[in-house]
Amino acid sequence: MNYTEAKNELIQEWGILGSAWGINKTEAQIHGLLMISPEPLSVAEIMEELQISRGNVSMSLRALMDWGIVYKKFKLNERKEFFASEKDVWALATKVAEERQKRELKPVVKMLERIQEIKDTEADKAHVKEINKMSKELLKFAHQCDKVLKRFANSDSSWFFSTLVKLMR
Amino acid sequence: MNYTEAKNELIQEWGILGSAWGINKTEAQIHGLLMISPEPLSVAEIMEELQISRGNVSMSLRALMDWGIVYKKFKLNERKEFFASEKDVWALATKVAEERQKRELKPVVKMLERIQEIKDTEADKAHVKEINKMSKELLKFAHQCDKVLKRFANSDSSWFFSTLVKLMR
DNA sequence: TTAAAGTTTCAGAAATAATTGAAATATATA
DNA sequence: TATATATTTCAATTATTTCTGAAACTTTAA
Repeated sequence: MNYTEAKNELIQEWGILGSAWGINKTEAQIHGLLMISPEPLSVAEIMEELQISRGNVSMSLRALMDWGIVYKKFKLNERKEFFASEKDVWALATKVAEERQKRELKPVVKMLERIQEIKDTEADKAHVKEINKMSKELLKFAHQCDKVLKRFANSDSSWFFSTLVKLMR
Repeated sequence: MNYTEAKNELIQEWGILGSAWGINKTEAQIHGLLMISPEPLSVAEIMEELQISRGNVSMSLRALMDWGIVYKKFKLNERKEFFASEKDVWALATKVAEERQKRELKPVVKMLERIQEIKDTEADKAHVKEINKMSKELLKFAHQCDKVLKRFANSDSSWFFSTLVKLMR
């Protein structure tokens, strides 16, 4: 295995992983590329490396910056912008978890709260009972996950895992 | 809020959540429907409720059964099949987590293991160093997550959360 | 200013993914 | 076994998402 093969494998696989998790392939690939790059890269370098258009790179970088896992960097005496990825794996994971919670889980929690009080004399009693039970349990679960995530966000990897592993032995 | 409104909101939102996580909308909606249904439903009832084709229902149910969160049920004196969802929220969450780990995380771990040994005298030293460092850290993180997930799978919700919350206070 | 260098936007094209519906297959009952 | 009922499959269609490339916009520096 030489460097180029390894790089391509990683970028490829990172793209597949992204797709499976609802993140578009190009975004994930760009992130993979930046993640293993010792230096920040320019738009032109990313285009060249992944063989994609300027517009795509521009939009994908914006999305990655919105996730909070890619940053703009400036180089002395260079007019153009460079981009670098967060490299701390724990920081990456918590950033993504927080952002997904904000974007995708919160709306569900709001929905669950909205449907907590069903006033309905018409509907089948068993149906009302079941949706009430289920939505209450989902809400409880969501709140518990929230709590754990909050702690997550303020801790570091080594602390988290070591304590968890000790606890679970 | 009456029952029908609540049901529709839940199914709708459950579909959106699914899409954001790479699960197709219809599959998620069917799951939502079964989750709040006090009785197992037939294919015809699902078609009617969600206004989708027989083929779509059939394929989606198979996918949900592959996830391990929907089961076939038989009713006495009924020729056709009925379907029901796992209703325990903790069981749901761990099933999905295990399955995603198997399907999506394992290939990444394999890739990371493959690229652990780069033999390359040609390539830029800094690049090789960076990809080595990054892939080692990702692998370490993945292994730690694996370990936690394994414990997950054999535990129950109340134990997990109560210990975690105690721990994190 | 103005020109050059760089970045963003977005309408249309291309690629992917989801869905339908009808034929093929399977299963139960008389 | 034949027939009616139920389920699965898959080619064709439809819908959605992603990507491109050129124009519009922004920034820097002469």
